[in-house]
Amino acid sequence: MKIGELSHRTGVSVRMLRYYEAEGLLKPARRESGYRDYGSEDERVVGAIRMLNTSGLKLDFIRRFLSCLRSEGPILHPCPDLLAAMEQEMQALDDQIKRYRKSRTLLGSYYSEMRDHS
Amino acid sequence: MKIGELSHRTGVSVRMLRYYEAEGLLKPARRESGYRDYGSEDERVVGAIRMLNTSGLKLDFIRRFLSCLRSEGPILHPCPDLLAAMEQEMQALDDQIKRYRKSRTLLGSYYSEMRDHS
DNA sequence: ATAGACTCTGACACTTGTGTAAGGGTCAAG
DNA sequence: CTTGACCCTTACACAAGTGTCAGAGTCTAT
Repeated sequence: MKIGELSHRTGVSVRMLRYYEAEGLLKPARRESGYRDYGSEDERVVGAIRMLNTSGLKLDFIRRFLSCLRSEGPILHPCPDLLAAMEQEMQALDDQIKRYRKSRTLLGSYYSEMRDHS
Repeated sequence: MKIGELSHRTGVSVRMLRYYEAEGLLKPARRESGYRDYGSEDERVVGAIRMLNTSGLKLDFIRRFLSCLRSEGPILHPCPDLLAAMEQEMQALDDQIKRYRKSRTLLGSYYSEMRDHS
């Protein structure tokens, strides 16, 4: 499928789909014309990229286990470096979630306080 | 207290403390010499700012209810605009937390999968 | 009073996504 | 074959935080 369709399906802008390619996250085939030609599995991949990225993971990091995103079966080089990086990233996510929760609580209390004084 | 001490106590760089002031989040007194002179309550305020900011709230937004951060008692202009903005922000936080959780789960599953194939 | 640590302002740079515009091909339907 | 929608690349710009450097003043302990 062409880039416009993928963009439409995923809700990710054409700009960003090209950017993902530039960052090495997507490698669409090219037609004679130079048009990008995406496979249907790219839709799922883009979704996963979005989720991870909007959760604070850098594209640089996500790129490191792309094959995980892409395939159900075969696993890639499970090098210790990557495992360690992932542990660190998971810890960071846990911390971040804690922070978010605290902020949510704090904001909620401000909100109630304000509202009750209106 | 001087900026260095506040920085040391809060773990926030001197650079950022000055930045917070430029953004209207802190208003330290000044000595004759021009040195900033922070009150002890600023330590708590900076902590709250950090928490909210690292949770995705923009400084611009945080500024809007600074008096909440600062005082225990008196509430300020609870204008409807602000309440609405806060509702929206809380919703955004809830969404973000959901995303983070999903990413955490996903990352965890990649991790296990990789580790088990090592 | 002198040294070393601290502070001041201002400015420049970098990051990571993201939008947008320019100038120019491609494609499909009428 | 023409037109309108779509695609290509390149490039400029911006946001929000954050680091760092320069040049200059201040503070404190010896």
